[in-house]
Amino acid sequence: MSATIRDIKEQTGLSLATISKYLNGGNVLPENKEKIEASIKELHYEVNEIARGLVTSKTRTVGILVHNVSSPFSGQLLHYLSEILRSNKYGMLICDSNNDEEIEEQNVRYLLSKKVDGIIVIPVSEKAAFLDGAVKKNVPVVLLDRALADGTFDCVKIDNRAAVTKAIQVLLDNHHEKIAIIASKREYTGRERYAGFVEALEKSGHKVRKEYVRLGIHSLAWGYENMKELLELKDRPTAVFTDNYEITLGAMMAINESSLKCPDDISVVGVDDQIIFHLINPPLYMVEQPLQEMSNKAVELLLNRIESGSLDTPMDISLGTRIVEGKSVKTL
Amino acid sequence: MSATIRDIKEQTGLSLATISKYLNGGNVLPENKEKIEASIKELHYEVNEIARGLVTSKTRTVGILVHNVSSPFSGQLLHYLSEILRSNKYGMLICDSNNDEEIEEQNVRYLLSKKVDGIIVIPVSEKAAFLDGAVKKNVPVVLLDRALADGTFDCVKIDNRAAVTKAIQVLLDNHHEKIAIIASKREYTGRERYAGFVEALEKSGHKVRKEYVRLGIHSLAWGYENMKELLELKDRPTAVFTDNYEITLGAMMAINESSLKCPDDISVVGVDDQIIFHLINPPLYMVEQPLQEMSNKAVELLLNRIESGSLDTPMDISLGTRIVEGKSVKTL
DNA sequence: CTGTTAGCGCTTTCAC
DNA sequence: GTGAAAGCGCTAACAG
Repeated sequence: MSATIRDIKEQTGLSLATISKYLNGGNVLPENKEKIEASIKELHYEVNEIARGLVTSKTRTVGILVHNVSSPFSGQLLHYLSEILRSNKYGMLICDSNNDEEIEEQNVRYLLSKKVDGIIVIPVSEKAAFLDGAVKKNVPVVLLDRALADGTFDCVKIDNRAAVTKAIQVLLDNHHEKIAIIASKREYTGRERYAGFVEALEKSGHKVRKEYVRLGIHSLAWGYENMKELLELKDRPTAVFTDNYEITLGAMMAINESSLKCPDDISVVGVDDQIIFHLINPPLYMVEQPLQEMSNKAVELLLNRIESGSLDTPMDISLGTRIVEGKSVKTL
Repeated sequence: MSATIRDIKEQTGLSLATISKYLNGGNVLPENKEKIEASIKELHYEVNEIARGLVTSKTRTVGILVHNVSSPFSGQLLHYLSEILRSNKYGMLICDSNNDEEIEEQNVRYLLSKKVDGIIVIPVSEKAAFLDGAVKKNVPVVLLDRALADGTFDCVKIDNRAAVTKAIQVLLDNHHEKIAIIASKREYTGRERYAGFVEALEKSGHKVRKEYVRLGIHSLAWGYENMKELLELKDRPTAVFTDNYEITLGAMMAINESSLKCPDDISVVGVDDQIIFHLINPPLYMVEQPLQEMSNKAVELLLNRIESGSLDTPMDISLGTRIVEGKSVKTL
């Protein structure tokens, strides 16, 4: 079994309190410090964080709830989150909600039973109800990427409307008028981006054509099927805005399988830049999200609440985006 | 604060032992059962897993150590691992080693201090030294995807040599003789796949040409640069085998940027199938790894050791692969 | 089946 | 600066 603080007590003859104090960075006589250090080395002692957690009711562990760990979007966020948390000496307990609201709710309960100090969540549910337990237990929550319809939590996301506006502007600048959208109607980002789409078009005096609007879910299949249908329309759009990574991927598959070419026959611009979109032919115009900044900000907000117990009004932070040029837009 | 078992004791008048017994699935009088359940509901009681962990020295948490969370390969494994662990009522504490051996070693210490019941690791290091702590503390370890040079642990991976043989066979069947390889020389999989490459060529009476062998690291950049160089060779290979996802991606970028075409000028076949490779033009011939099976098997082995305390000789399991057809190989 | 009791390994008063 | 003692919330004997 592992050595405990008691074994060190035996070896050094010091009291538990002194050793504990040393372990927590308190002042101890240099002489004792040496004794303790020697003993720790000899016994390969390592603090039992479980025991510590029980008494301090702090676990230095943050729960991360993602809609789906295998999406590249969350993979990258997780990577940055891990980095910044680690540098703050926090670990992360990750739960994959698998895009399922029930699992998400279970996961929250699980995290709470594990006494995480706080939770960062890319939510699946649109309502805050699944977080009730956390609220009740005063476990701070930060929403990432997506806001909720109700509830008051810190939230870090991008300015989705502005992001879409940028994308649409590229199309408008290239004289496109017949612009379609393939997006999700379920997630916050999907809805917000659709709203931005409508806004951008209407502000510039264009109208949104019903047959060009394809709102469904964030999936490859949805992107694929709807691009396919759009391409078969008698009055085909000249450009398509795709709302996220999976949809864009599916949409490009559909184009590649058809006899049409991008950008000659159809232009494409989307949100969620990934290296892959510069590999495919043509490289895509995409709006890039500042994933690292988002992660850093989310952790900053969370640790602020955890460590200073801040009860300030939640912050809603919308970060800017930038557009990455590609060759997927034709000038008409 | 959260309700404790003691609050339930007050409300129900029962003893701690009875309540604890109920919580752990023991038999209690129906009458008492009802009382407890009512009380739990009323108080929103939830077991404090930290306290439970302290006494049982089981946390029902598995540590997952990945070389890099943001790679699609680990993202998918994580997804499957999460699923199967959840169904066994285990959670996962994930650490991203960021391809850094030092971080990896720190991570092991961290996981041990969190008293995880076991560890599943896609190792960065090639030697087992970083796992010494786990061995000493009898925390079971299962290696995933990559074996180590020393140490004895359960290990779940694919039959890398067979996988490469399949890939090379496709090339040979199509009469390729000038076959290059871009791979990693660091990771186990890289080395093993290179060995498979040599074996496959030599067995079929071909020789391995030095200038066609590009061993470096598993990165997009390595794939990109080396494909570029291969394409510029006076005596260009007719086909290239790429060892994993990132390298394949980089290699395809290089081809796309060049004036050459795949498969007309250069054929490509690799390992690590991802949906993306069917999107690009041409769709790629790739060897697919059974990620879900790998995950299930790894968890099965780990839980077996955790729950039955098995000390059997470690198993080394190599799963089979299958090749997914594409259009990236030209018949000469 | 139920209750009493003694810890799990640590931190934290509070004297000294 | 150090030590003795209490206790975090729970489980696990052991009696009854």
